[in-house]
Amino acid sequence: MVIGSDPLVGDNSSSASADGAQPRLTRRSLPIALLRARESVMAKFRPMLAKHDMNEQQWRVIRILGEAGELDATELADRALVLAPSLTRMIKSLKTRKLIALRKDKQDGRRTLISITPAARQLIAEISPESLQIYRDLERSFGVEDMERLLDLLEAVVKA
Amino acid sequence: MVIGSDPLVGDNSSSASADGAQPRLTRRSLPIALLRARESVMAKFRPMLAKHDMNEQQWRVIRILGEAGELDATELADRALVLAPSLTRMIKSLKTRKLIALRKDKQDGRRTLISITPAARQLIAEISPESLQIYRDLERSFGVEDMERLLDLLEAVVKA
DNA sequence: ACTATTTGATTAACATGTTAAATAAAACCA
DNA sequence: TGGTTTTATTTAACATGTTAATCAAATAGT
Repeated sequence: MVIGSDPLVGDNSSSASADGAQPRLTRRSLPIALLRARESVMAKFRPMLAKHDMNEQQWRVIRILGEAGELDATELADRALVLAPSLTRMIKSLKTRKLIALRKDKQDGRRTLISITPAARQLIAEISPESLQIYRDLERSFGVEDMERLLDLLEAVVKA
Repeated sequence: MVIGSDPLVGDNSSSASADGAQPRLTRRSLPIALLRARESVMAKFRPMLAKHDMNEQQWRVIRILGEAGELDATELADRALVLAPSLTRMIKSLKTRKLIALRKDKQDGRRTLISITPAARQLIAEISPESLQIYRDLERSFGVEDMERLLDLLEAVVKA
């Protein structure tokens, strides 16, 4: 009998079976559900960002700096949810595009302090209204209450 | 007056201000909240997967094949939430590791049909109980009801 | 049958993700 | 003070993400 190409399970019930030894079905897997939701949401924003020659990571970095002002690299990486090596590479390209400015921390020579330029503020001013519009469309079709509930649960799962 | 390094906003209220032209504060931004939640959850699984020389994408591909049986590349990429070019590269490495087998679709010469090997089933049998344990710990600390609510909302936002 | 179009998969090029190692400056401490 | 440890950042190496281009096979339309 050939088992090599048979599915592990035959149905799609939402919980693991009694023996507990098979993988959680992907339909109700939290990591996959989070990824799918993220992809679905970002798909609505990406084309708009692309128009402005921005990817999502760059947009996160720029807007975090816009909100917080000057930050050191570690703090920025933390808040923008990018890894330090990624940020190092992004800094080079954003500096070339004159969207950020760098300076050394005089109190702590290890730290690089990063801030955005007026050009980046201009970019934020252009992107923000479009972003907000997309967000509001999403809120309208998803529901404001569900959006709030979802954000609360997402915040809670981070703390769990 | 220096404005180049001043924050765009001084507070962290959860909604955009009346003029509506500034970026949604990252705290209550759905894309960022989804990313943060995903990072937080995956951080619990990654070390376990690393023990088995698996990254999350490979684990998604293997378990999808384990559940569904043989799939063509497009269907697999779709279900495992990886892009086609990524899957192409992953296939090479997974084939080298003898975790998957490939064959041409005889009805449609364009399609590559992919299935997992017994070795991959063995791997799934090793990883699944550990994965389930981590998942149950998360459920315990997050709450089963909230988990269900969150999964429902994530499913809903994909459809929105 | 023949061409044009569509589709499945791969390749290319560049960006970020991920882990480990290297580097330099700061903090610690005997 | 001098040596060790910690911390901030960068580099390296390899994997995946992303978009566009390419290629081959199937389909559609004439």
